[in-house]
Amino acid sequence: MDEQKSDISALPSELRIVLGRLIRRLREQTNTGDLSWSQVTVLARLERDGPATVTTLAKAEGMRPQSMGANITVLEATGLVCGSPDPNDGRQTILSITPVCREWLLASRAAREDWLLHAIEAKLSPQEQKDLAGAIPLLQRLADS
Amino acid sequence: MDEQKSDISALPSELRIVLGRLIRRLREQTNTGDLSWSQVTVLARLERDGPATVTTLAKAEGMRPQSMGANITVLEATGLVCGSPDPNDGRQTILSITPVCREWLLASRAAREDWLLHAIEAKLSPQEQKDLAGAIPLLQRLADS
DNA sequence: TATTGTTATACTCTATAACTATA
DNA sequence: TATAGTTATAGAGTATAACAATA
Repeated sequence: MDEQKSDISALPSELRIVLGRLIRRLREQTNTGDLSWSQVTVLARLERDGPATVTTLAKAEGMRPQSMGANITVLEATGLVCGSPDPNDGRQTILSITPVCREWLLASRAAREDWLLHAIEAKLSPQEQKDLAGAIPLLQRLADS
Repeated sequence: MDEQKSDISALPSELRIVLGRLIRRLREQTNTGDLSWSQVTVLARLERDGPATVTTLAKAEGMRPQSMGANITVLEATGLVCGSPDPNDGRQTILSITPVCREWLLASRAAREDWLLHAIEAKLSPQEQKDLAGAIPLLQRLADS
């Protein structure tokens, strides 16, 4: 087996199709709360990588600073993110997640409220979970290219 | 190595982040033409699975028939998709890609105009391409759950 | 002058609801 | 009555452009 040398021509189509489905599914599932999928993603990044500015976040997510700014505004209004001025550069605002947010993230994970986490556990074997984790860097490289 | 038993808690965040980036990248790259990403995806599916109705396509993509209908309208106007009435059921319209479209798909692939195809070839080793292909069914199962 | 961030506006994609036509 | 498809409207997400404040 494994004699297929390059189905590569089919790969983009398959990937596009499954990404589309997955995206709609994620949007559908995340929107039940008061936060959008993008906003949840920003929180995850802030938790993982620590405080950052709007521009830095926008670059990291591959979107325009204005778009990121809109998301941040919502998160600040909800009290999940707070910004403090950079003492060295008055133009910049350092954004970080609030203790309330950190607590909320932990609690919702413990309660298995995260649809995606739940799906990964329920539908994928431990080995498949590992395979999926291994594919993430590949997707990252595609997104960066 | 491989002693990590369950980074699963980090997996959803990582996946969300990379999907977000990849989606924006894809949208950015596909929009240069006259077709949107969703529309390209529908063409790929019609090419792969053959003719289908709006409702079938909508279910397959995980979106509402109305949303799919809007996409189909554009594709019909562009002459890439044509619909013929089902002889057995006058309510249904069987959609299929036109010869022009099939030619166009082949030509653009031959010309390596597909950004995603190009990225996969340029940024991933043959083994990594295989790994990515192996991860697609896993993503499909997540999207279906 | 260059950069951070904001505001205003428009476009794309999808969803909900109401309607027509066929089974 | 149920199903296939259309039309109209609304909402979320992001992009572009123009602006204010700071470096």
